[in-house]
Amino acid sequence: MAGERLNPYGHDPLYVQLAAVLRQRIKSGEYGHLDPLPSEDRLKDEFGISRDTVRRAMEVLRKENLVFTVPHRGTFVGPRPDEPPTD
Amino acid sequence: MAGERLNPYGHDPLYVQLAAVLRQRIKSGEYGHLDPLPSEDRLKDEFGISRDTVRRAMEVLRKENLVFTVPHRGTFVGPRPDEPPTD
DNA sequence: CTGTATTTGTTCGTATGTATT
DNA sequence: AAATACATACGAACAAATACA
Repeated sequence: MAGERLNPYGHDPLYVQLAAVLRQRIKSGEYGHLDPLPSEDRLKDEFGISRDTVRRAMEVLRKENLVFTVPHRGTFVGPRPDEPPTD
Repeated sequence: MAGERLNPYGHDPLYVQLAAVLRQRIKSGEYGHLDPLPSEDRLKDEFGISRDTVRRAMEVLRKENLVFTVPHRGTFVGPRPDEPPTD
């Protein structure tokens, strides 16, 4: 399903709620390892919140090493892979 | 004329102002039916704004059916023409 | 067929201002 | 004051389709 909604009157801030939804989707396998998460714009539309709030949620997940972000590419499921040797 | 300027301190957001300028150019006939609008890059240079802002303005005009956009071709004056039959 | 240029599409990074709680 | 939230705006990078020489 894709119909979760956030509760603007809820106990937790929206970005915490969104992080929880995304965390659950990752744990459940709905978003698989190295899959890209929906873009910030898509999530903002899906949940009817601002991009700013989406970014805060992403930040939470990044700090948990559940996702990593590649600039201009997207945010992906999993810990950030090791860099290949430069040489 | 082609020298309109947007007012960064104005009451309306820049993308609303730009949409108004382009709307006027269409209504006046400066941009004729099925003419391509200047590209996003040209408009961004002409008005000294970001492409992001240009795209927001385009979105406004698209919603008004004043223009339609063909990916990788441009944005054209008028409502989107009917598709020819696929067959 | 092979590049090159043009143009829109997509995505994240960042900053500022305002309002609300 | 601090945290949360939204809107606006600019920047940067690259993808992909199209057109043309």
